[in-house]
Amino acid sequence: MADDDGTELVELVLRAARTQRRRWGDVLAPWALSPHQARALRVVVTRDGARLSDLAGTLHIAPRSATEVADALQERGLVERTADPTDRRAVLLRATDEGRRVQAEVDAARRADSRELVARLTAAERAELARLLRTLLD
Amino acid sequence: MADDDGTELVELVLRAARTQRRRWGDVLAPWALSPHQARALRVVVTRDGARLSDLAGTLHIAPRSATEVADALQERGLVERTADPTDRRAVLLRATDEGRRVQAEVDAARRADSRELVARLTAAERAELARLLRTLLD
DNA sequence: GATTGTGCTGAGGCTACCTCACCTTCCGGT
DNA sequence: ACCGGAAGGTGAGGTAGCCTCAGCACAATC
Repeated sequence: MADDDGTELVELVLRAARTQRRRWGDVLAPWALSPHQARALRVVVTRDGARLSDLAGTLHIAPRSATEVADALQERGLVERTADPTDRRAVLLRATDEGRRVQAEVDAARRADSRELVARLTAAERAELARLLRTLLD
Repeated sequence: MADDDGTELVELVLRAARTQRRRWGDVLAPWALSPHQARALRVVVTRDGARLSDLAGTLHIAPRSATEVADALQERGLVERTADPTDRRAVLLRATDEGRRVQAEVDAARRADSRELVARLTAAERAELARLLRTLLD
């Protein structure tokens, strides 16, 4: 198979990613979280007391959009807004116990799923795949 | 590097795909087409005289959504709706000359970009990467 | 202490999807 | 030959996840 232009390879990478995103969506289904919300929850749990603007920066979205994600997470009782003692304009997000619990569960499920997916490859193949992808990414 | 769970590898695939989607968006920018519209145009050009329902099926979207993409492409003068002589309910999409021209240009640009991207890998590495990704996809 | 900047949010808009309801047309069974 | 159900397309209206712009409260600076 003469793989002259990279079109097919690029296609494969995209398909692989699509498959994984679908899988991640499925993994998340039991908690009724969107991938996006899960990502935001993860940020809040790991960097407890993050500002909304931090969240926006980390997720690469506009500040206004961070407000919305926070609203959704707060509505589900996973995070809460608290005042920043050092700056009364700012709002700090902190995870509730429920939020931490859910995040831990989701993370475990995601790890299990990833492990299952890459189990089709040997350790050497995994290492090689990682190396090749890293080359592609600089 | 003990790559025990596949999390990191999965992350890499997603990042690689993200990079490519960004690149594709950039490639498309001169024609003011969304990736989605470009894909639809491609379908219409390659399968000339496709029905709206065919388009929906190929793009994996609801029939109603295919109507919208077709509207957008038609508005840009890239495709036109014609009657199906064998079924008066159906609408056939056919590319205009402009549509074919744009599709050819976009395709060329995409190929050039893909080629450039994968040029960092040797032919053997490209083949190996393709093999590993295919394994991941069944 | 007046100006300029920062953090958040209300209002309102866009895109790319969806479902539901509807109309027209087709087709298979009687 | 007709009639009921299925199929093709679209109007109406909804949702998620983004956006910008304006405005308010507060902070920082000079």
